[in-house]
Amino acid sequence: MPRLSEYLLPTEKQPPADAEALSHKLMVRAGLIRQLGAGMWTWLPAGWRVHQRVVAIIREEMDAIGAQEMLMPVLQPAEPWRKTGRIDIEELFKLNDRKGSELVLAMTHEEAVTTHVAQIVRSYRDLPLILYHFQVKERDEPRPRAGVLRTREFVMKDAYSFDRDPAAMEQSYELHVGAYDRMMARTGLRFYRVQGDVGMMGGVGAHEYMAPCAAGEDQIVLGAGYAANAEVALDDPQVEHVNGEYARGGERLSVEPAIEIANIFKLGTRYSDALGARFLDDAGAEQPVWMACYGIGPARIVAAAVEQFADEHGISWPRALAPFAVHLVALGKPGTPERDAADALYATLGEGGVEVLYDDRDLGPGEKFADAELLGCPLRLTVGRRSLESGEIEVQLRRGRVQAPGLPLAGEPEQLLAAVDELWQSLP
RNA sequence: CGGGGAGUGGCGCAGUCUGGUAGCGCACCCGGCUGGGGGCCGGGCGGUCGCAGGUUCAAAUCCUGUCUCCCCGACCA
Repeated sequence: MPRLSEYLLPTEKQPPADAEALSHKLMVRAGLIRQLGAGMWTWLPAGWRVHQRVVAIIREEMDAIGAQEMLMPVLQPAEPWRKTGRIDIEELFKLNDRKGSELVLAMTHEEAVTTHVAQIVRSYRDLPLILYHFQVKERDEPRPRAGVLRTREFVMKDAYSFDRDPAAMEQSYELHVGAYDRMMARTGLRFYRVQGDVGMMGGVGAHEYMAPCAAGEDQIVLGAGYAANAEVALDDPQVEHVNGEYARGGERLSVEPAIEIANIFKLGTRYSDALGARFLDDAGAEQPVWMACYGIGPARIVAAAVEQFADEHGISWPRALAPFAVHLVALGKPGTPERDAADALYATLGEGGVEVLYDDRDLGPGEKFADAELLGCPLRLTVGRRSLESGEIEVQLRRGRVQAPGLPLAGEPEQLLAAVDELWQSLP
């Protein structure tokens, strides 16, 4: 586990001059991300840890419903995109290689996965099938914005289900609704699952997962037992819409801005028809494969978490996403007894499997505390001269900046680790 | 694509109107002090002022072109 004196965490006192969105400002200030160009972002080590936390949650829930992870290329031949008609989408990056062959940079992977399934799947015995990968998506966005919220390149987990008929597709879809509900809950975010637009994917039904926050680009309409994308609510005959106000069955609905963090679609046979994905059913008749697709953007989940839980001092991660569980602050110069005590605690935590970031830099307490609160790890432990006097490690809970009872400095490692774990389990 | 704004050291800015050879805060390096909320003193390093061309004795500053970035809108799996 890293020592801050050796770790690349470039924190800034001031946000970038051109940043507007809270998550944009804080993620740059906290040293999580850096910009390379419009809509092009680098994840620095601490930021990437958060990103990979989200990835791990998604992977576990996908694997739990029997989905199989794989990897498909971003650089693709144009031909399948011509067959599905998506070659004309303006957001699609198109290029030629040195021989003049037409290529695209994939914005999603329906064309690729369906091409493979068309070749591989021959029989109803090969179905159902759920395939997924985490892969970069490329989109020539007209206007990238708000840091990592809307970029031209981003990692998406996209999954595709392949079934023998509409009823089986519905089953796969429901399986994903369950998995998505669970992964969203595990991130610790506030979220809603709403009826979605079908959009450029084409298809027969969709849901979106929306995380309410100020920087959101979408509007969601909410009431008791009702949640919908504002665009969809307009088409709902049960919803009245007057002067920007929404009502349903006499109940006034609230409207909140939100980020779309995931998106699932019933595709039907649109792609399998275009790319020839067919199989023989148990009666020997040729049938099209029924498809659905399931996308989720880890970067947006990270940004949404920043937006939802930040305060005036910085980020406050839900524990499921925090880059480190513990931010250990050592006060006092190297060679002092208090520093020795901090070093010992760092070793104990590390050996106990606690994910700890150790601030061993030669800086004043103010800067260390400020950086810790900016980065937002759920637990901050401080060891300084006072700890030696009181015999206690100082504990601050990042959420709410609450001072918790101190932990014994000289106790048995097992007891200390158990106490830290108990604290950890109690956090949001 | 329409509208608005901005490019000056790693970050945030002043200087541009009125041309005279680049400055401030932070950060960074060296030395010292300090050591529980971004502390202090002293000494330093670092910038072809986005790029190209033009005007001029002289251009960060004026002119022309161009690139890039941000915000609002349109768009958005």
